[in-house]
Amino acid sequence: MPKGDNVSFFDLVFEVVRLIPPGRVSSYGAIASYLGSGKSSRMVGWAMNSASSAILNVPAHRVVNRNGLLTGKAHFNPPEMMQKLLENEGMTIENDQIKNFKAVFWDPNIELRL
DNA sequence: GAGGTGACTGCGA
DNA sequence: CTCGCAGCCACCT
Repeated sequence: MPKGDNVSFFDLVFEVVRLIPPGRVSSYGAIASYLGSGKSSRMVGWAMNSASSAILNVPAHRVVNRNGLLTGKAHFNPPEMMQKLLENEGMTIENDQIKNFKAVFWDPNIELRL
């Protein structure tokens, strides 16, 4: 039971991930950086792991590593679902890597910059 | 309470 | 170009 923490680091991650528009993807580092911890990219990964238990729907398949590689696909059920969802949004995946990744990359630091 | 792990990233050799 | 190491923080045993 958290003490006074209504929202956790995870909740912030979920919110950012939910803001990712269809046909776009983001990276762990970008989200971590947006939250103020560029080195805490691992926590974003853990947040995604917790996303499976999240009440709200979290499009974790839109979150990939810096290289556009589907590093977390193995954590999906089934794993191939991640690639399928991305392809369903009009993206091309080859060898677990997003083609033209730079074009579909969605950076919260840029899109959500105030 | 302490140690190990992990859906990552950046820099150095 | 590829390979290896260190930093980061929360969760699990």
